[in-house]
Amino acid sequence: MRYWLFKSEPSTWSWDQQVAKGDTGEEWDGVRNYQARNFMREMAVGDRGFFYHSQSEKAVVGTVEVIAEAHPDSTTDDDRWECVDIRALHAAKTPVTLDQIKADPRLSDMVLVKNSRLSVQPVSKAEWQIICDMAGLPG
DNA sequence: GCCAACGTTGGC
DNA sequence: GCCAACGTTGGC
Repeated sequence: MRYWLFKSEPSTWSWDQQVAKGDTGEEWDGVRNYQARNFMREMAVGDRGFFYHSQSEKAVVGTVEVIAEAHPDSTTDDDRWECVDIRALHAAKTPVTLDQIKADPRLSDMVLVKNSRLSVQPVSKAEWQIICDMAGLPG
């Protein structure tokens, strides 16, 4: 199983909206970046990811599970763009902020720190465990 | 609201 | 195929 991070502006698509979709989940659509798309193509059903709020909140707020592999993005006719489907798993007891992540030397290599603009990114297993511990999330 | 960083586009 | 211009993102 691999680990990822999905970034969204809460004003566009929030954790609460994702939770409201329940086990049906929702497309992670709207990605128009090749790197992010390529990571989605690597995803397998059952992979886990963090749900991160950018902009005002800047924090990991929960975990999600990939429930469908990459398929064409229904929000565009451009066949270059694909997306996976994800469903909410667990809400963080304590959201882990970008400040906390930056303050932890064990997390200094995270893509979130190094390339803040990438909206879909891989997370190492070690990083996953550290942030789950900080958030009060089941690993 | 600003600006730096970065990705994409299009002209050559 | 290069590179300048432009648009977008996201942290501050």
